[in-house]
Amino acid sequence: MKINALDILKEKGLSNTGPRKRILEILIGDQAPLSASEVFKKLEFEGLCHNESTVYRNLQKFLEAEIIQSFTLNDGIARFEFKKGHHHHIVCIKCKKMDCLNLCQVEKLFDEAIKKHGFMPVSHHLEFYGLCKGCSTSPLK
Amino acid sequence: MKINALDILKEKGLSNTGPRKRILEILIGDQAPLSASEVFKKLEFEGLCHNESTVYRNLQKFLEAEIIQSFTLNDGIARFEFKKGHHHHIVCIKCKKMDCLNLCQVEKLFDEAIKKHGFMPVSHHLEFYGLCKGCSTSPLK
DNA sequence: ATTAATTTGCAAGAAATGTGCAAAAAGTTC
DNA sequence: GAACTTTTTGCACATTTCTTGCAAATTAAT
Repeated sequence: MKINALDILKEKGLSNTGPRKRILEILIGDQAPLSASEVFKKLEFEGLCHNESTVYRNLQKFLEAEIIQSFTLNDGIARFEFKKGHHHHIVCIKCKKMDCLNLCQVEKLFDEAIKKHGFMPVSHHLEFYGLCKGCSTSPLK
Repeated sequence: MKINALDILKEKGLSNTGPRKRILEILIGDQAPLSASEVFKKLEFEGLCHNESTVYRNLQKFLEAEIIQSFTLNDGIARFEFKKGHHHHIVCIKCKKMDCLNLCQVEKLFDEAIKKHGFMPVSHHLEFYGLCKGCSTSPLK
């Protein structure tokens, strides 16, 4: 059962427009989270969208519909990704590529410490910054 | 041995100016990380600084000198804090207050998974979002 | 096919952050 | 400590990311 953008739009009561459908397809298809401007560049290249605000507005809609999720990296730029199970990211500080880590025991690990603060966790957010295989083995600085 | 802003500036070869010294004192004194604009408001109130760019420039200098560290929350705004030992943060999604968690076994936890990706971790970054004691027990929505 | 609701494109507006430049302050030298 | 050099501040303005108002275009509903 492949994930289908049109089905999701219908299910969430969102109308099917060229830009909107393609934005969702891109997020469904991409393994790594994308920034709004990365999404826009793809659409623009395909001649499907002429405006960044269309992308921002659709990403906002998708967030509200809980189809996608977003988070902000330390560069201050938000990244968006299709909502898969809970996971974290590894970010290459050299080539900037991101990948997903599909496991998490973080909350469990910090449970006691958090309780000590009287804090009730709702969500959490973890990224690793470092070097990917390609970058760490590359002979070039 | 109390931490002294002047000593740190001298040690790092940074000249001692009114705004600079006070920015560092504020970061040394504050338990929670602050945004540039929060730092600026304090300085402005004290009549010690008339300009946000002075704050940004000093924070940048402190980062380069590795006196402080910064990270960006999911609101897209960078936070700055005096460099203490490695730790993580809990952020109240209601009152926005932050606190520190002074322990971390995260890298160890993900070690295998990271190795599987051929990824060499350099740093990582974790925040918990949720409700602080005050906010979770408050009867008011 | 016509009408009603939504979305797009464009322009303009925020907010956080960065920069060029002259005036002011700090550090240095004698 | 006066004169000189270097650095920093203040100000204005630039940049980037993201948001919003509004008319024209597109989609959905009848």
